[in-house]
Amino acid sequence: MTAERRVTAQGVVLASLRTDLLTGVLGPGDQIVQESLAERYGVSRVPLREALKTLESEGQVVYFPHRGYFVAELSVADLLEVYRLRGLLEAEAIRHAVPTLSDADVAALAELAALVDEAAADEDVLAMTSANRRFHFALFDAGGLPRLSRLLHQLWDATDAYRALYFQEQVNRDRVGGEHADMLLALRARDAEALVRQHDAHRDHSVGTVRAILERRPPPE
Amino acid sequence: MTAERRVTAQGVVLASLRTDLLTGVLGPGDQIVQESLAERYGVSRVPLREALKTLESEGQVVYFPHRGYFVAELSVADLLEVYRLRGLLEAEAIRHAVPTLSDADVAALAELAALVDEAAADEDVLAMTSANRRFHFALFDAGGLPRLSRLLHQLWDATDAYRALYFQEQVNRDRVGGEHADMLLALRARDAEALVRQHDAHRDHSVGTVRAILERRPPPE
DNA sequence: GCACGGACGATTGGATCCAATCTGGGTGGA
DNA sequence: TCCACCCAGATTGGATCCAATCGTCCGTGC
Repeated sequence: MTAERRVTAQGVVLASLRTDLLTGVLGPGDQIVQESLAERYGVSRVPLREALKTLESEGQVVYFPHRGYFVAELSVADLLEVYRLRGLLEAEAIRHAVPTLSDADVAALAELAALVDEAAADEDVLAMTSANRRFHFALFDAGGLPRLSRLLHQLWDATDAYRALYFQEQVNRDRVGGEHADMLLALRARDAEALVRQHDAHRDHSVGTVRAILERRPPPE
Repeated sequence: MTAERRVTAQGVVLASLRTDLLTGVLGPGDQIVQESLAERYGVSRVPLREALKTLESEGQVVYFPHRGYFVAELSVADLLEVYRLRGLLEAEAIRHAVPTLSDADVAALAELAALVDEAAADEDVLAMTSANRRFHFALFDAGGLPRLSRLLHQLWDATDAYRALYFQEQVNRDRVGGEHADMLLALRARDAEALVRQHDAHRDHSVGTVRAILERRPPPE
């Protein structure tokens, strides 16, 4: 997105916040106490607050004036809405991407899928989450629709905290590899519609599991 | 979205920035000098920067570390992408909304459409932009899909600066009233598909004009 | 005449400090 | 016992100050 090579504290803090959200160090519903977090990251509250503003407009945290920031909690309705919107937008991205893919692009995608499998074999949930995301977005980005990619990033971010839980179960990790292999077959055949269907199925499995996780853990208070 | 009744400087500044972007006080490509803007709004740079962060993640301004914020410029490709995404998402919103509309809801929508006509008669471009937005979002919000509404807000925001130009032409102001009337007919008949078609046509007129405006004014440098 | 380099002013990034507000607990009264 | 109120600690919101970086302009050397 904003291609930045220079590092700033807010950028570093934003990255730290994202991994903390992803790994559950900051769990849904938690209040974010600026003072202690800033100290943890070794910066003052100013860059932290700017990073939080970014996360707020992505819906990752919610903000109440004079009360502070809290890690967003997803309701089941939210979850279903996010996945429905992803269905719409990802189909669009795929239909744009497939006709443009060179053989080299497909090979690169296969490579990324292999990285997901590796991480799965190592049972490294964090690496798997990251590799999985790179695989899918390599496909989405290929369509050359940057706004669409941006919206998809937001939607993926919104469920990151829960996706990590999803990959913690062996059965889910195993299934993903096979589904990615199917998608690669459709990719090599340049069959966009088949790919959309497989992608839908892939996503449906995911939403089902995440929903179960969500319903198993009712709101903390 | 974030329902806040308490006022904070950042909130006020954010609203001011939005109207300045809408009215062209801040035009596409302009650098945003924090010191002078903060002085204009009567606050320090801190709340201004937080407001800018919000606008950045909405794509209204772009940020380069150590260089600052600039008002985003829309390329024609951007514009077409935004409108294509709007097409997808607004159709979804309408299909969700129509079955839920009570007669009172439809009456309220008619009332909002009348406000647009009033503003058009007064040739008050700002009021018309605002009323037009309220009319459309009353419809989108009725579907009860808050994430979807949120995404649509972002997409509308992205072209706000140009929409103001659109309403400055008499012929466009005149056409909008008739199109809204058509939409109300479809609404009263609870015909979602007809409404989607009319909405598409409505949007296509808009994109055509805005595109012409955009191509008439090439990038400033 | 032109390319390169350094220094200065302008601007942003971040830290610290103080004011405003919220939350929770305690106290007094009905 | 319960409720209303108030106070104190904790936390956020914002202003000011200083450091880091960028862009420009001028001078120097080739």
